[in-house]
Amino acid sequence: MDMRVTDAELEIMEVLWEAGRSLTATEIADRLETRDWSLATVKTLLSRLREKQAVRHVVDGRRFLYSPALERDRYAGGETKRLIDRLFGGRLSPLVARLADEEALDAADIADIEELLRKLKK
Amino acid sequence: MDMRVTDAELEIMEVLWEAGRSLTATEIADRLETRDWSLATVKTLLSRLREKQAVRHVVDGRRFLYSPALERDRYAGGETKRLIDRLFGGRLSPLVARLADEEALDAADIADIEELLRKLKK
DNA sequence: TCGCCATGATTACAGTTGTAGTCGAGAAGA
DNA sequence: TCTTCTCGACTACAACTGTAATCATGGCGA
Repeated sequence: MDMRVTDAELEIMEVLWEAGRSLTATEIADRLETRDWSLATVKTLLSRLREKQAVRHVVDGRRFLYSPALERDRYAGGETKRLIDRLFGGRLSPLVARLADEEALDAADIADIEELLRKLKK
Repeated sequence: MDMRVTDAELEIMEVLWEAGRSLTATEIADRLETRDWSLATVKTLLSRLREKQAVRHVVDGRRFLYSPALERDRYAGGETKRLIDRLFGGRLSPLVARLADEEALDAADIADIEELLRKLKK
C-alpha cells in the first residue's frame, strides 16, 4: 500500500487536515478558493484519494463525509525521508549544510533548531 | 524553464554527477547496472534531459558526449526548498522537529548539525 | 406526485513518465 | 564497394496526473 499523494491531491488533504472534522465534497471545494477547481475535479481527486486509502468516508444519506486516513505528520515524515534518502544519502546534516550554503536559514530558524537539538540530547 | 527532473531521469543525472567527465549514452547505460534498462531507455531519458536543459552535450563524431548542465547541489537545494515550502511552511525547524519525533536522528547527526550551526553564526 | 437538483460514478482527454522498439544515416570492417 | 553495426531521432504505449463533462439516481420543494 503505497501512500504517494500527488500535488493536486495534497491540496485536498490540506483542507481536510485543517478542517478538524469530516467534510462533504462541496465543503472541500468551497475551502479551495485559491485553486479554481470545478466541483467535478474535487470529486475526482477525492475518488483517487479513496482508492489510495488516504482518506476515509462515512455515508451520510446520499453524500459522503470525508476525513483524512493519512496523518499529516506521517505524510510529511515519509516525504522528508524519501527526499533525504534520494538526495542526501539518508542523513539530515548534508541537507542543513545545503540550506546553509544557500543562506536559506535566518537567525530565528537557527535558534529554533538549536533549541530542538538541545532538548533532544536530554 | 522549469528544471524538474523525474526519478528515472535522476538516476542518469547521478551517473553524470559521479563520473566527473562527459560520457556517451552507452557509457552511461553501462554504469547503471542496478537499473536494468535497455540502451533505448537510457537514450530516451537523455533526450528528455536535453529538452529540459538539465544535461548538455557536445558532438563527438556521430555520438554525443553528455555532461550535467544542472549542478547536483543546485538541484538538491531546489528540491529541498520545494519540500519545505509544501509541507513545513517554508521553515526548516519543523522538518527537524518532525525527524526528531520519528527518532530519525542519531547522535552523530545532531553533533554535525550543531557544528554547522555554530559556524553559521560566526 | 412530478420535475429539478445535488451526489457519487463513469468517462474523457491531453500531458508526463517509465520503458522500449524501429528507422535512417553514417562509420567501420570485409 | 557492400554489409553490418551503431547512433541519435522518432514512434509506441500503458500508467499516472490534472482537469473536467456527463450520467444515473435518489431526495426535496412545489
